Amino acid sequence: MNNNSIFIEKLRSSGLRPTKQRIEICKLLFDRKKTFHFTINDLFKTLKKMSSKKISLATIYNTIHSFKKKGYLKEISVNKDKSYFDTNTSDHHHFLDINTNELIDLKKEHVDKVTIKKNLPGKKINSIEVLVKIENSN
Amino acid sequence: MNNNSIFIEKLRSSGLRPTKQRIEICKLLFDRKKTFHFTINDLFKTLKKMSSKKISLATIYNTIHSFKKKGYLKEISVNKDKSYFDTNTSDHHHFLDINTNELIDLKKEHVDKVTIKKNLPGKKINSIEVLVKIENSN
DNA sequence: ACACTACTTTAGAATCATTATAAACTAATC
DNA sequence: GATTAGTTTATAATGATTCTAAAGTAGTGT
Repeated sequence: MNNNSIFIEKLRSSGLRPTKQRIEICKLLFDRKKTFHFTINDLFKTLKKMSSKKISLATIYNTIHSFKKKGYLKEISVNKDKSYFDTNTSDHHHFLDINTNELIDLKKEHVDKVTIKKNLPGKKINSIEVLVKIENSN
Repeated sequence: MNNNSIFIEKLRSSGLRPTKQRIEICKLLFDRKKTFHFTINDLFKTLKKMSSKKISLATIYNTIHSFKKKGYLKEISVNKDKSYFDTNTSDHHHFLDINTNELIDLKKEHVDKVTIKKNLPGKKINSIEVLVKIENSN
């Protein structure tokens, strides 16, 4: 696999040592056409199935947090019992299906630009996140 | 205190027995001019100080969940380590100060109406929530 | 007022996700 | 190959929330 060298470079260039575990996780997260959402638990289970060698849960937490800090992942907290990570780090919003707890990307062009008509002294806007909760219509 | 009878009526009319504990919590949450945000832990500490008789943590959880189910409170999840409840149950949005973790109401008129140009088959919109993260501007 | 029943409160145990610990391991550098 | 700084790991610790089951209380009928 030659994709590995891309990930190795990516990791190294951001000051993270390209360990077996990190490369494995990179392949799982970033070696695909479409971005996606996952929970730590999802990732742990998938790695357990897919990978020959077991990656410990602590390592998964460590790695995901490093990746988030480096901007390779976004964290989306939709409710207290579910915290998702998103491999799509571009500016976008989400649907949350409250019947299934599924999180779905909402492209930027599907939401009118949100403008805030109030600002607080000494503060600036860091991000604007729209969460559209949806449910079965019948 | 005659306000109590208002809360007793409110509780009874929604099928909740007006117990000492629930009335106490009602007074703390709803007997004020302005709405506010709180965590379960905030509430527990305040009740411990204010109240003559201790209300157990389990009761606080039970009560807050009942109140939420009855629509007297809204839950706002801004990140995984903090879950706020809001006594303002009207349709509105929030600022989150990422330096202090403070949650601040954003009146509806301060945000342009958000319209979603996409809909998913078999699904309808339940709510649209805007979270504006702010940080120190210097 | 009394008894009955269903609901509520409570302390403490159980659970679950996440973080901390500290020993073993490994990549980078010389 | 030796050194060292960063990484992984199993396990323990933590902290928030939920569960449990026993004791308490409000509502209803008598």
